[in-house]
Amino acid sequence: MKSRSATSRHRERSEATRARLIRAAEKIFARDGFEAAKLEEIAAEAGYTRGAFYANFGSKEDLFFALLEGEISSRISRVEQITRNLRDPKDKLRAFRDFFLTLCEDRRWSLIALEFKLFAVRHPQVKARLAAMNRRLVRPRIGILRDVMEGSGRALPVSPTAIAMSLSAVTNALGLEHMLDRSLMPETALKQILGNYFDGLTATQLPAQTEETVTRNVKTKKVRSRAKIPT
Amino acid sequence: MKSRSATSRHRERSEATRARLIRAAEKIFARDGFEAAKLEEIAAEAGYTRGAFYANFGSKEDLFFALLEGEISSRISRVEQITRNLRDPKDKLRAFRDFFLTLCEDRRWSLIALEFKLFAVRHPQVKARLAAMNRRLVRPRIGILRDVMEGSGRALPVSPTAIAMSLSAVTNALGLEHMLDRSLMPETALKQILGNYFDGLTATQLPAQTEETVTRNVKTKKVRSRAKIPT
Amino acid sequence: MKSRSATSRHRERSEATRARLIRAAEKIFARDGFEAAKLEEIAAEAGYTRGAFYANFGSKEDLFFALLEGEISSRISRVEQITRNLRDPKDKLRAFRDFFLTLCEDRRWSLIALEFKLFAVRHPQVKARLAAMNRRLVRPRIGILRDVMEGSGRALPVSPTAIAMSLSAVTNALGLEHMLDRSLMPETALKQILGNYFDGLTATQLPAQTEETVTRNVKTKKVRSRAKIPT
Amino acid sequence: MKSRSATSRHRERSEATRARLIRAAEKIFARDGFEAAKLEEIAAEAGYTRGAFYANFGSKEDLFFALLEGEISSRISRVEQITRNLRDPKDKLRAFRDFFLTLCEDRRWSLIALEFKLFAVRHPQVKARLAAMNRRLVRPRIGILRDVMEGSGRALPVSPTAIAMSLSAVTNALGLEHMLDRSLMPETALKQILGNYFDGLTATQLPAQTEETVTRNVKTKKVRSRAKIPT
DNA sequence: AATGAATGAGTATTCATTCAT
DNA sequence: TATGAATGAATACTCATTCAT
Repeated sequence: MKSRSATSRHRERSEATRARLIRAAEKIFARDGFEAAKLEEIAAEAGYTRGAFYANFGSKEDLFFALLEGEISSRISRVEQITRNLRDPKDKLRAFRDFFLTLCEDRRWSLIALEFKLFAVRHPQVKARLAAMNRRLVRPRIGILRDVMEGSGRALPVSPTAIAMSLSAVTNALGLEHMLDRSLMPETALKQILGNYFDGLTATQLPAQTEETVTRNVKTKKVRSRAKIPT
Repeated sequence: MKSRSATSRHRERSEATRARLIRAAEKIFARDGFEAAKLEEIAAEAGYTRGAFYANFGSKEDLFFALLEGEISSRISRVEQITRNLRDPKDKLRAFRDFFLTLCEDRRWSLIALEFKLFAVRHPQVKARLAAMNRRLVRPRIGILRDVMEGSGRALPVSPTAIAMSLSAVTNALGLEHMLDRSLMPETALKQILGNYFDGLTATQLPAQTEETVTRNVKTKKVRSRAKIPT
Repeated sequence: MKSRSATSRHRERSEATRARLIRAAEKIFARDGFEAAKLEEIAAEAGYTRGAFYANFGSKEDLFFALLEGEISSRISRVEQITRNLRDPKDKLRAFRDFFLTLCEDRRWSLIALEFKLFAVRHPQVKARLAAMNRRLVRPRIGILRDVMEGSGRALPVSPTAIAMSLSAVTNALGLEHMLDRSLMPETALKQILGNYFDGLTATQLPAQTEETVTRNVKTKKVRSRAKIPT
Repeated sequence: MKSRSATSRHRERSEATRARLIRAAEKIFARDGFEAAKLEEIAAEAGYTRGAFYANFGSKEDLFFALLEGEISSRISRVEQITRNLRDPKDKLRAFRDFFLTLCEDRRWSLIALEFKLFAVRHPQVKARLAAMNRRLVRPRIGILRDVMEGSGRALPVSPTAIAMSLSAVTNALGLEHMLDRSLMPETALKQILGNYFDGLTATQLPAQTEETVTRNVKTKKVRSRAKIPT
């Protein structure tokens, strides 16, 4: 009779709990790192006990994924939303640039993203899942870059995919430096560099080096090169 | 009874053990991460047991620092060595560029550096020590950049310090992406991007955005900005 | 509003649920053992969730007792039913023998009985309840044995009570061996041994050893004897 | 120099610790059962902490096996030792009977054996290992039975293997009954029954039932037979 | 200097049980 | 009556670290 409503109320409650746990995880993972984060603390931060956690997630790793997937989805849709109503590729690019320079303020996310990536490099299964997520994340960004380039008749120095990936990567890396030493990497420098980086990639004033050139240069002075780590 | 040579042989032996442990640590830390790395495995990799480790290092953290300090010192001296005999700042810059593009092949180091930095963000004491190390690391690089810029009469878009820091940071970040997904970030793209990045910063063809511009742009479209994580 | 029939329907429903849960418990307890059996799995096996369980039973132990009591009652009444219409004690004995050799095929029950007994040895309260159940179980069997013996003028080698108890005990023990290694204890051997055991006890061709004899024999060669376990 | 002595002292110490842990395990497993036994309590009982346990055993199951293997080996060698110097098969049988009636006093062992067997039925891997152990245990006993029978020209009612297995099984089962209710199964009854059982099997006065007979009897009155539990 | 036995704090995970619905 | 979200006690196992040798 009221079974459906009871069920849906159950579900709602569950959703809310899940969401709170994810939000708590975001904070604790950023603060302590994945390995050092304690489930109990996450649960407590969310206002629950351990049990509630395990009613909603299978493991710490599971929670980590849920956190990532939520954030990535949110970022994808935010990019789409921001650029949807713009016709001119240049406007899209500018909008994306602005968005990007805002995102980079999210130190917490930089930490979590790096944390997760380091975790992923070491766990093949996780790596595969992350790869899939990254492809999703990167797609709309590639779209923007392609449109702009087509319009301009110029070529990007490297594949749009790599560029799109590098944007997040560089953001996170610089964010980390800033957190480590604000005098070596002040907020303003961070933004300048990021902005420059963005513009450098998309304006492409630089004649792209051919791969050959790169290789030759590199070989000029040989430095001990380590064995690749097992990935 | 114990001659000086016996003592020095002791010391040598110790040094050798230390070195082997550090080399083992490099491998294991890169493979498993700091938290997940087990002392016993490191010792075993070096051909010893736990005891040897504690005879040479005070703690896991201690070993991590020793590893870092060794590597950083080595990098500093390698840069100095390479550029020492060059008079023309442009030559210095080129030599440094080559060196830098070789260094970036060291995936293992990228992992360790990121690992350590993430660890440092979360441990104030460690952060302070790392900051000191970074200042040392950065100094000769700043020197090169300064010389080049002075000679050219142009200005770097941002402080040489931040630029020098960002070089390692970006290298590590892109290296990580490459390890995560070689199809999204192939080796050649990585080098192209790094090369471009290097040239972009030092050639400075781009009129540096003023901070004002940056800020204005950013504020244009307001996106949810998270609270700074507690660092 | 609620008619008596509504109420009784409620009760029926309850009874049905209880019965299903007990049947499920029988399966799961046999499969996993008491400690390892999960209430959730039992409930699921019965087609319910945890809540249904707690609406019908107070605890896991409670369910275990209900299962036992049901089975024991059933066995008691089955023995009574089978022997009720037989006048001649020899017929009764034969009927009981047949029944017994059929019962011994119930591996599941052997497991549950042993499981419960091991649980009971360690829990005084449970032990007491089990003792009471065993007395009930054993009574009709003793009756049969007494009748036969009286008619034959012979004496059982030991008390009928102990014999009756031993029948189940040996059955369960051999059943367990069979489950563990069918080549060491094949089905046929099991039945042979049980049949022999039954006949040996009731035919009593063997002159019963006096307790004295037993003791003397035992003492002949002293073997390390352990302290009695705390029961 | 003294490395060998250091090593051997290490080993001795280890052996002692292992032995103490096993002895403690015997007590705690008997008292609480395998599942309910706490590692910490076992370690404490042995005078150590958790860590010492894990330095010597891989898991609780591992310890359980070590305990069993030790005891079984000990029993095998004790049987061999007792019967070694006896020529006449009848003497051997008598010696074995005495030994067997002494062994049956070890309530602790009955509990542990049953506990382990129940565990084994449910864990295929364990079952296989136990089967191997049982074959070892049973071999010398079979030898004795064979010798006696050959000498007497009579045949055992069932395979010597099954008989040998059943001896332990029945012992443990009756021991359990005794622990559960000493008034239903007093010590004296236990020994009488066991003695009778032993004699009944080996004296073989009973004409062995053929398998056919068994089957026919059983089928006479059909009683609900449960599905075999999944083993 | 190096071994390896032992420590013991720390934690993810399980699951019987409760309770609001 | 039955659901299922949440509790929280309980515990096996890990691993950095200590210390006697």
